[in-house]
Amino acid sequence: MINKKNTGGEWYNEIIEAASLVDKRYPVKGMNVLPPYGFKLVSLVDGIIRSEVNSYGFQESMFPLLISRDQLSVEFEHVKGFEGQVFWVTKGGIEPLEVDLALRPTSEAAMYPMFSLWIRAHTDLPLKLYQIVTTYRYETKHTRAFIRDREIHFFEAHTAHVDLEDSEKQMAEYRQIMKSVAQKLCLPYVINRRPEWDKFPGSQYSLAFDLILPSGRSLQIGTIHQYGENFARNYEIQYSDADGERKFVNQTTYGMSGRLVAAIVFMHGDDKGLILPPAVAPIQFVIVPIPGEKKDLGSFSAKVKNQIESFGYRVHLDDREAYTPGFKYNDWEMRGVPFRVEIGAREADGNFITLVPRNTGKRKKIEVRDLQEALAKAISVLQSDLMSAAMKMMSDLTINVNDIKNAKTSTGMIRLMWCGRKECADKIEEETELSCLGYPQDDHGEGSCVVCSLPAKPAYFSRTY
RNA sequence: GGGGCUGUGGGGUAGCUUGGCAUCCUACGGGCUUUGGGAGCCUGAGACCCCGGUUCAAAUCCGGGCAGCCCCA
Repeated sequence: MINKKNTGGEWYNEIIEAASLVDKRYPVKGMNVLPPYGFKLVSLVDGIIRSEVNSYGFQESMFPLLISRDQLSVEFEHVKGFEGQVFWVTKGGIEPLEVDLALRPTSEAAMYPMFSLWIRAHTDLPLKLYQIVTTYRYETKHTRAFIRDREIHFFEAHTAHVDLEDSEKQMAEYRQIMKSVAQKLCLPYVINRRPEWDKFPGSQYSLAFDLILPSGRSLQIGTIHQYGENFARNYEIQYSDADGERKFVNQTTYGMSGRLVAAIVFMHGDDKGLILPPAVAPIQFVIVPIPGEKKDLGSFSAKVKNQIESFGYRVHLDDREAYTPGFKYNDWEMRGVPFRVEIGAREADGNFITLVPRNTGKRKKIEVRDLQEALAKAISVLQSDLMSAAMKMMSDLTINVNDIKNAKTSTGMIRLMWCGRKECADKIEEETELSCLGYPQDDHGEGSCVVCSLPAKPAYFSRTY
């Protein structure tokens, strides 16, 4: 296994395949296979997202993959923003199609013609829908599993509101949802308002949830967008208000992708492999029997397994006979299973188990009668350990800089004063080789621009994925 | 957008310069034996990315394609 610290990118490429999260040997660029273990992880992440948005009144739906050229021919900056990376279906069998069909790069063009049919009056609002689907982008840059795919596992929420005020409330609600989701994944983040030139095509403004990885690069794990009436005017989504007047709806969206998985891998992993947060670990407890001398551990192992299962946890008994316990330890550590349960003659005789958390590796004796309480506690401790380690890493990698020259030699998320003008950001990007992430929303400092000395606010710059 | 590197059993590799029976490790199947931190012995199966060219002969040289990786903007 490659050392993580020195070779961040290489370590990532190896570990996601070694741990069976993904199989990159599929012969189409940017499209990967999710084997069962990786699929389970992705599904559990989806499950967390689902239960969060459902609790805020969102409804799941499903729109078609293909979008007709007509739907995409709307003269609109949104469409132009994607035209370079759309996959097209141009033939049916051997015959060319009369109207080419696009694989959705995102679903506005698929959904909004339907919104205009569904939304008639203010009583239909707010409309809060989401879907979890694959989207397709013809990436010309280098693809990277979970980070830049051509087939993207994508969560997208779309809302429509009576006015801007209500859609702004939605933006605040998104922030609450992100907070809960990230908490379960043990991921800290900052909220940056993307600069004008980097906002989502067609939006009024975009807020991004960025985290900073151990390698010092930032990774965007989610984005929310305020559309205002921009899309409603192009897709003619109108409603009658209480006075019978026709008005355009205001809209917002929220997007998250497989990048959440990449963030989990990068933030929590170590030289031994993955460390998965209990909330999304496909296996939360793995039982490794230690055979020793002619002692039958089968019934005790099964008893413990059933008990852990009865508490509602995902547990696996590794009774493969061809492998030694030591091999199994390493194997499951690499796959990121948060807890190992060792069961040998001593445990069976004494009616206890030995519990080993993946992050510390420290063995702990637990009496079977205390199991439920002890496991619940262990999970919550591991969860908060992961979160605080990640938060510490992020704060260590957030660096204040007063002079561009210092930004150049620092690794991490660079915080500096920026006036907001593109020419100054360009200058900073050029000299430091960093990208502008925008203004952090929860940072209200003031100062003068590091380039032009005009009044400025703190902004983040970093290398990005 | 520009430049570079690479493709050999499932994974990692040697061989390529100088064309001639394809190397080793690991994983995998069967058998015996072992098991508290990656066990051992025996045995079996498994590969030159694709298409074309040069040649008596191509993993090796040439052209194109596909795929992966890295750097710069």
